[in-house]
Amino acid sequence: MAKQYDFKTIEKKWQDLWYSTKAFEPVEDKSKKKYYSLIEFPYPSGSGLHVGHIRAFSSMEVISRKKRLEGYNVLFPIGYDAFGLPTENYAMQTKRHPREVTDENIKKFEQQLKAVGYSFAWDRTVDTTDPKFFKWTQWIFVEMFKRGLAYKSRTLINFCPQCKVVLANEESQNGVCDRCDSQVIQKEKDVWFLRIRNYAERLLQGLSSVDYSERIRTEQQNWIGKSQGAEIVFNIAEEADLKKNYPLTVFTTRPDTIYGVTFLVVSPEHPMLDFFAKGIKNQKEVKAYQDTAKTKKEIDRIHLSKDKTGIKLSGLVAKNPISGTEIPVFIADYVMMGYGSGAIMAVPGHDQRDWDFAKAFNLPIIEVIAGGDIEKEAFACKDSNATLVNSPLINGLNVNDAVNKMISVLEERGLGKAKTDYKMKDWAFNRQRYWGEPIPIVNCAKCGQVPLPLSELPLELPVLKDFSPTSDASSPLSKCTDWLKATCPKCGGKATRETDTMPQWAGSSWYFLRYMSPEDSNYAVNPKAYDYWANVDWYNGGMEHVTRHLIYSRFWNMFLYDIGAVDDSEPYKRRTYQGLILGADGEKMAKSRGNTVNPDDVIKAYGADTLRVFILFIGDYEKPAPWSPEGIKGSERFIKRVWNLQDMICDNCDTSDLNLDALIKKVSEDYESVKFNTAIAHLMTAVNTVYGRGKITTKELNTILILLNPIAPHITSEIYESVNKKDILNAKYPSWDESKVLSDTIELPVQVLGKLKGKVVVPLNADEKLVLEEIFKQDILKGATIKKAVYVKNRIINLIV
RNA sequence: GCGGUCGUGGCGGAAUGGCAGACGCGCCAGACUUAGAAUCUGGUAUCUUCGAUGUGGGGGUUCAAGUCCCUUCGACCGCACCA
Repeated sequence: MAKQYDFKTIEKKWQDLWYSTKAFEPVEDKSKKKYYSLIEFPYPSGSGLHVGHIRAFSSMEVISRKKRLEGYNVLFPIGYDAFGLPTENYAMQTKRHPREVTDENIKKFEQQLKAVGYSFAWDRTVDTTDPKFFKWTQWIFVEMFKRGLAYKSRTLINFCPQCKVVLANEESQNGVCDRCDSQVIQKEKDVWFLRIRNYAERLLQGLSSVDYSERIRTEQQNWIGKSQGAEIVFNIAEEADLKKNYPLTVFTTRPDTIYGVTFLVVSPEHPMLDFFAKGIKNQKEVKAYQDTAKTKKEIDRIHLSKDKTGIKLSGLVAKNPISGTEIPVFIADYVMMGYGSGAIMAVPGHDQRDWDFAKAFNLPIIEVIAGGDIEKEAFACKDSNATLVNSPLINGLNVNDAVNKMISVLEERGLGKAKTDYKMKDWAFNRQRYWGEPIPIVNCAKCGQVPLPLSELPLELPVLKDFSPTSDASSPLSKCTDWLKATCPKCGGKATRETDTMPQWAGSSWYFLRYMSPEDSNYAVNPKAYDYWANVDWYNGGMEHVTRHLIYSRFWNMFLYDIGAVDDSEPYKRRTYQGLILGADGEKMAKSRGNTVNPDDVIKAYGADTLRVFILFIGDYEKPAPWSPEGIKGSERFIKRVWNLQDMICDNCDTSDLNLDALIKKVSEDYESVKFNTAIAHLMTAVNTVYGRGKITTKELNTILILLNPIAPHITSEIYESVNKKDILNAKYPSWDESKVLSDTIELPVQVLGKLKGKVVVPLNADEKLVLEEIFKQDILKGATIKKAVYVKNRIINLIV
């Protein structure tokens, strides 16, 4: 009789053994197949791990342990994305250094993660705030700079006048400061950008060569936002002096509607306004409008109102390049400088925004596509079969043909060309904060912006007593006058350092490469190590990172590919995601709601194995699921039942009620397709079956233990050891015989006119004749005659009578 | 507005177009207990039985629809005056 199930002792025993013997530290070995499974490394916050992390990490944990049992050499690394605002803010409040706080948090995370029994490669732990790591983050930035992919540009940043602090976008939702709720204002500043737009097409094309969940793929596509259309040049001139003219380029996806253009609109920030500074008669009005637009920006533009505002530029006149009609020019804030060319040709008949504007300003509306009622609303016809009207060159053509014809006309006459644009903006690569990687550039009076050579990297953060943000929206690093002074690497003259730091997304854009050779001091990623480990076979993470981190890291990897640092342009072969764990009340877990669940408490009460089973059993892995304090009891009972199996061993018992081949197949396929809840359900059914008979063979027991081991490693290790006197880590993952998955006899459902009327027992693969004989024997038809029978072998038979 | 996901018992959720509700929670009954906890066994969609009805509503395709198509209502997520 085995002892009482004592999870505390058992879990401690195995964790101590695993971590002291370095059981999960992989070594490059060309004779073994490798497998690289990756989780999104956590941000080591002061509040520690929460159950959401457990769900996020457990999928790859299961896959990693399974792959090891299958004989793979598995790299399943862990690290910390440790630069960031919460740590910095907490450090400021408590008057400590972020370094100290970070180290403390990391320690806590490590201890918590080990208490769950995760099989991470601890020796390879990376920390983005470690100079040995960010040396290479800085190096990548420098390489990008050298190739013109990093540039400085004047832009608007979010600034809270109350806190006197520059805010990240995520801190200023809806134009309100996260901390003090006051209105955020926009300040102009020169900051760094990365030219991710240069990679837009490749980021889009690359999606077809990787295995990402459909939802991830479409979200990335939308984020990149490719749209095809044309650039058309409209000539604008001063009424008073027609020779003073400006070729205004507009971007449109609908060049076919050009005859419907009744006015032009440019963004309030458009450079043509400076060009015509003198020619615009109502300059004062225009200036005032520009000023309001600036303050309005984030706040009002978010709530897109139907009330269009704008100003007609008097003194200017434009011409439709195709029809020759004269049309007025407006500025309006519904046109964004950041997309297309910052100017549009307005077609009020067929674009609702233009229609609204035309109505507000009493402008003509021309129908050029038949079929709508443009008196009531714009007819935004997307049906490519609709017909063009009132358009001399393209009358009668359908939309598709009209688009093509118009583009060729424009190209012939040199008035425009086909053009593809992307919604994705360049990546604002800057923070005016202390706790981030310093940007490794110096400004030299003679040479301009000069990057630091590798020999001067890492450029470490100065030790600052006061690293609070400055009130003038510049980085706290600018207060450190000693640190600012530098010598220009090019000419040896005096220079000053850049003071902005990198955003939080920097380190996470390439950390997965560093795991391959975390200690290497000559390479960001050692080519030999890369050769063996690349690429990431399976990456799991949150949906919230799909449009930022996942795009950014693909971009960095593509860049590293371009400079020959890595051999593949796509870093992740497969990507899946997990749903959120909600509070028991069905709301998002938040300290302020008091509905958070700490994994430590769960482990104390139920043990790590029960927690691991429950977090994967709780529901569809991809969907959000509320934590259930009652539900975990089911997982606890299951684990206890597994424990009791070791007292039921009997090697000569009847096992016909449990098909091991079917069990292995179902569980294994479910693991591989992220269906952990049903995998556990199959194992529960199997355990219930043997429990019912009170007997289990050693083979059955070992199979169940190995299948369950990736999910509940401690208890399965313990039982396996006591039964087999061996460590389950050296066991072989079972395979199944496809021919034995279906049993010899089938209980076949019999339908009459699509309704279930009975069942017959027939041998596997029985033919229709045999099935019908069996049906007559049982008199399921009650004398009716069969007109037609639809028989699906081993599935069902449906009789039409 | 655009794009996406999804509506199934009291609850979490299962169902390659082929027996709807696997598995679990909860609940009910019984067993073991002085009693409770734990454990074990059985039951648990709806309707008054017979056998009929059931996967948000309406229509369609099919021998067969939770699953496919159209339409409608609702929820959630992402993006958003994106030209």
